[in-house]
Amino acid sequence: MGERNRKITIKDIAAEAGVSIALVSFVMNGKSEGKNAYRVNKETAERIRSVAERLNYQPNEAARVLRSGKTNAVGVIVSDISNKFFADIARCIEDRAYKHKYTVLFGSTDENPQKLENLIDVFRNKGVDGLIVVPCEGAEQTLRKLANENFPLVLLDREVPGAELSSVVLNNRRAGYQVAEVLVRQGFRRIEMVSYSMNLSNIREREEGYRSCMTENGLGEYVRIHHLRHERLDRIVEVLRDARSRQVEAFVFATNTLAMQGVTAMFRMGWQVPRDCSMVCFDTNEAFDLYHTAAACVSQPIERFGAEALDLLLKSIEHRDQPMACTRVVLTPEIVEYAGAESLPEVVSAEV
Amino acid sequence: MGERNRKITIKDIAAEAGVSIALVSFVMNGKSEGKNAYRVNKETAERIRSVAERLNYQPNEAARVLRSGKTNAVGVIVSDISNKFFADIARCIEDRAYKHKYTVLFGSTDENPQKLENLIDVFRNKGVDGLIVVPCEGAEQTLRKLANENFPLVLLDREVPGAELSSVVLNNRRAGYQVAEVLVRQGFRRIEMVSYSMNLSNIREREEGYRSCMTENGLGEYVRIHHLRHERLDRIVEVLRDARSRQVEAFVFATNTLAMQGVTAMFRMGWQVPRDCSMVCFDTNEAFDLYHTAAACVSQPIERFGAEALDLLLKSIEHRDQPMACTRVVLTPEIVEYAGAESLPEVVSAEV
DNA sequence: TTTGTTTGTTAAAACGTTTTAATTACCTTT
DNA sequence: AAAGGTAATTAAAACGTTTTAACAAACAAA
Repeated sequence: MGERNRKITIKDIAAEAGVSIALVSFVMNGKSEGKNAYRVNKETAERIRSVAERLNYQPNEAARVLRSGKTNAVGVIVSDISNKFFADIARCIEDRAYKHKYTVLFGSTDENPQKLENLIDVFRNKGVDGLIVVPCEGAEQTLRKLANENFPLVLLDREVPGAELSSVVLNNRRAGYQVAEVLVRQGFRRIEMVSYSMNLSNIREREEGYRSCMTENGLGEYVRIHHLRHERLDRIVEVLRDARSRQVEAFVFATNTLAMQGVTAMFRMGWQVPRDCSMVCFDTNEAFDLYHTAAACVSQPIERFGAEALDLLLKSIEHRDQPMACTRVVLTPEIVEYAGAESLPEVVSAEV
Repeated sequence: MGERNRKITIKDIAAEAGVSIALVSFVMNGKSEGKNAYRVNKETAERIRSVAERLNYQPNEAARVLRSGKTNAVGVIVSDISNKFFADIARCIEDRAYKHKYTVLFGSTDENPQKLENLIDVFRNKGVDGLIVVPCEGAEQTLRKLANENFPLVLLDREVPGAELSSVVLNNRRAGYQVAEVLVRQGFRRIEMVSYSMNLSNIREREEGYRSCMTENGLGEYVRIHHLRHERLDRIVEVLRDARSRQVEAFVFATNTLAMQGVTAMFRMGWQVPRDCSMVCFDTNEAFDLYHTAAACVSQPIERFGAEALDLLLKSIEHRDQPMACTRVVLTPEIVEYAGAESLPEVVSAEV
């Protein structure tokens, strides 16, 4: 009572148990058991443990980090943590990290390479043991440098071409192909794609997928990809208007944001989807799902994104000394196909 | 080159600049200027600064924390970080914290008080300077204890009744009243509410709002609140069926999750919203917005939630010594009213 | 000259761990 | 009884800061 409620340290425990602080440390870290152990008397160990328990000892992280150089924290840097796709992944990473006694720091770049660099600096100062990063355009240099320093790093969602970096990505080519194929199978021919002008690996591959689906189905002449700058999404209205003037029948949207913007624009202009114009998109979405707005969408295996990325990172942290192996994990997309809006299930409630 | 790329410390700078480490510390912390300064020679200070710059000195956080006891990190614990409402708030907090040179740790409780307690322990061990918490049912004890220790704490979204804790919440009563009022004004009479059985302040107040709106409009006889357990949301189907059998015309959903589940269920049963049944809900939502599913919704001032909570917390951290003032910030909801679905703007694209 | 004041600088302690190397105590062997 | 081995324990250094108290030098006032 008199002492103010000062934090309990290893020293207090040592005093209370009548041993040295070294012994306490050994016991608390389980160094008293196992292969290359420190030989601590069974009873002493038990005594120490019980004192620690009784005083509710909580080791001081800062001291531990200072001494050992390990923080048991990792950083996760995405484009925008409030974007559902990334928020979901973040949640998975958080849960999984927690099980491994790791904590996670989150940051958003807004696709700005300068912000990315800042965040990396801040996180490294905080001493994170490793980073999971969604690279943005213009960040290649920064990331390569990081990897050269042998700093544990895993890329997520997108890759950096020409760099030997570990990554977890979707098979975007295949996803693009298959989702476009749904439209083709439904008989559409004039199918165009709405995409970003940013040079990101995932986007580019989605475009490739669409393109090869079209050519392989003899629709090469209709291939057309519209590139929007992400800070000028309002331009989408012009793109759509122009497309309609060319009797375009369906669109492939390269991301969920683009799809939502696109459909919103169409509604504003009075088009109904899919009545007037069909579409497919990447990522699922309550709105499109509920109202069968999309003919199909690419469902990404969120949990696996998180799990694989974290596992890869932890492995990479564990082997920091080794010359850094580079692993690529490519996940398989699932295509969710919706029945047309006209065939919405009309299951009227049975009884009453 | 020979030295391996060891991290630059304050010692290296001192050596390089030919001064003591104390002086370097003074300069790096700006203690050389201002009111109660440490009087460092202008030129010396400049020299130190330039050396630090040249060697790209990055202070070691762990050491700083160990010595000063301040981490410049705060924890944010919500129900589910992948929920759009919380993800948006998290993003605001993150941005704002960053400007104040703070980093943020996130955690999700899944409405489980045990998880909350664990997270609090973990975050405190990590040494966070303070916490922003969305309290869940059953966490009252834990939170009160925390506050008793004079630990900086701000509640978000919900309050803990009977405890003197700082908080940032919506005027949920008013929101409930006003959003229900929209339905009343549209001529509906049999209006029921779908809510959670959890005992949370925000939920209870929303119910109060609905209730008083109804009674004040002479509809007291129709008041009916359905309480669902959040792990048994599938029960919503029965609730809706039952309601339909009583000719209920419209629903007030207490949260976005409930609304989404509810509408999905209605669609499954073949009802169209709002053709067969009208509804209002809390929080905006792309789906309901796009298709005018909701007659109205409560729009919460996300950015203010984040900003007020963080500001309050930082203030509380700054004055840790004082006996802890308790501030309540009550934010005003905005009601967004949609025109009926039948009057969707049919502005066909002008030219072409 | 002495005394006091201001300015600039530094030595050293402290924060709470982890880990190495040394030490003690107690058995076995000879 | 001496030597060697093993089991258990500990003293002390190190990690990189911040901050206090002391010190030296220069100058001003007596």
